[in-house]
Amino acid sequence: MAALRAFARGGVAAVAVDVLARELGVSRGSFYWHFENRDALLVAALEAWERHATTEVIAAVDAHGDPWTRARTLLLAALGDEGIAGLEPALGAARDAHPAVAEVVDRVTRTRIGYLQAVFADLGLDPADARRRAVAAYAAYLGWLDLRRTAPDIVPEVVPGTPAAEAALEHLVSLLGVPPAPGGATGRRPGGGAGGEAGG
Amino acid sequence: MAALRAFARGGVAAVAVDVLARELGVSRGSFYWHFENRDALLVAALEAWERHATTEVIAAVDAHGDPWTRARTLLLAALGDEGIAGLEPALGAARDAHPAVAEVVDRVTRTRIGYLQAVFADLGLDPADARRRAVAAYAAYLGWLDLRRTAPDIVPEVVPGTPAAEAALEHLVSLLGVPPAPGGATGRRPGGGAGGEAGG
DNA sequence: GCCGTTCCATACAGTGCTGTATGGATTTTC
DNA sequence: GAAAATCCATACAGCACTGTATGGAACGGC
Repeated sequence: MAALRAFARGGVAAVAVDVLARELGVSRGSFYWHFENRDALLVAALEAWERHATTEVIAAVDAHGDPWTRARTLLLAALGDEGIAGLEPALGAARDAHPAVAEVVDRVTRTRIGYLQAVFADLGLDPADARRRAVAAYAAYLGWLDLRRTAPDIVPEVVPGTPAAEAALEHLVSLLGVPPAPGGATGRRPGGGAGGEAGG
Repeated sequence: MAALRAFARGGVAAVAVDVLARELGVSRGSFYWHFENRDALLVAALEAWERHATTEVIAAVDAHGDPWTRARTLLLAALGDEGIAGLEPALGAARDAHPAVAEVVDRVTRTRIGYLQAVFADLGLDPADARRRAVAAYAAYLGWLDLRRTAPDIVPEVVPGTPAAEAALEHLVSLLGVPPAPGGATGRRPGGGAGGEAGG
């Protein structure tokens, strides 16, 4: 959706009928046939993002039964596939710029953290600890997205399937500090795995 | 600076002469006497932020000789004193909206990560490890700021001086995974900091 | 007291965006 | 094949913001 690309560039203000129509090579008159007004476009774009970046991911991850596979799938989905570069930071930053943004961003945040917590709990963590780790992991994820745009030379993109992605994934999994799965369906896992525990 | 407050609300587009002048109860004619144009205001605001949020903090932290005290001072400064709520996420997200923003945000990011790396190196980490931890810590910091706005009920504000702040601080220090300082000028520190290493 | 500087306000033209009105083109339906 | 529905474009009024021009008030130097 072009509207989301515009959002990533300049926030709510950049989602302009005039600009979008010009960019897509159509007239504004045409736009107003498909959408009631500018706000309707914004809401539609936000809902499309919510579906793609939350609902669909959770559905895909939930397809796996084994909690370890779920965790790995989830982390991989978060690492790669940024979709539109800079969208998520832009959405988070624009939370107070428009009530529709606040609503969707809040819902997505809570949904994601809640799901993360559930996955961690499935890995054997008690609810409070799972919650703490879910919040910390999600905060790290958000900051990671931010940094990848600001300083791509310092934080290179992680392309799924590459050794770097595998290493990063294993690093993250090890940080969960949970004993490995009995079955061992997770492929290679790093050597000395000194569980990175350190108080609450 | 009112301009920065506006930036936190609506990004670059919200830093408007008309709006700011009305908010401050002065006329636009008056504004144009003090600033060449809108861009000049934006640049001045960005530079003010850079000074306050980077140069001054580093100068204050550098005043301490002991690396552990430096690390604690730095983390405390990052935890509390958000200044204008939501400014940093807004600035990061608006990186591509205006070249002046990109310039300042990039410089601030590199300065902070570089300084973090130096502090970690002073704590005894080798340069590569210090770099990795600096990037990870800064990413976590950015995500933390974001989450604190989006879900303050989940990520409560950490007020310096309170027990919660102390606990969070100790937690972070412990996460550094560095052997305690010889002098022990850091007060209480939690039990066994087993460093969670795992590949690059 | 007069002049110049400094600071602020009102008035105006220019621009870019929103939303509506209206007509034309294309496709569907009977 | 005509009527209707669907889709798109141009034209217009309205609004918000930028930047400039111009006038006026407060203040200090002489």
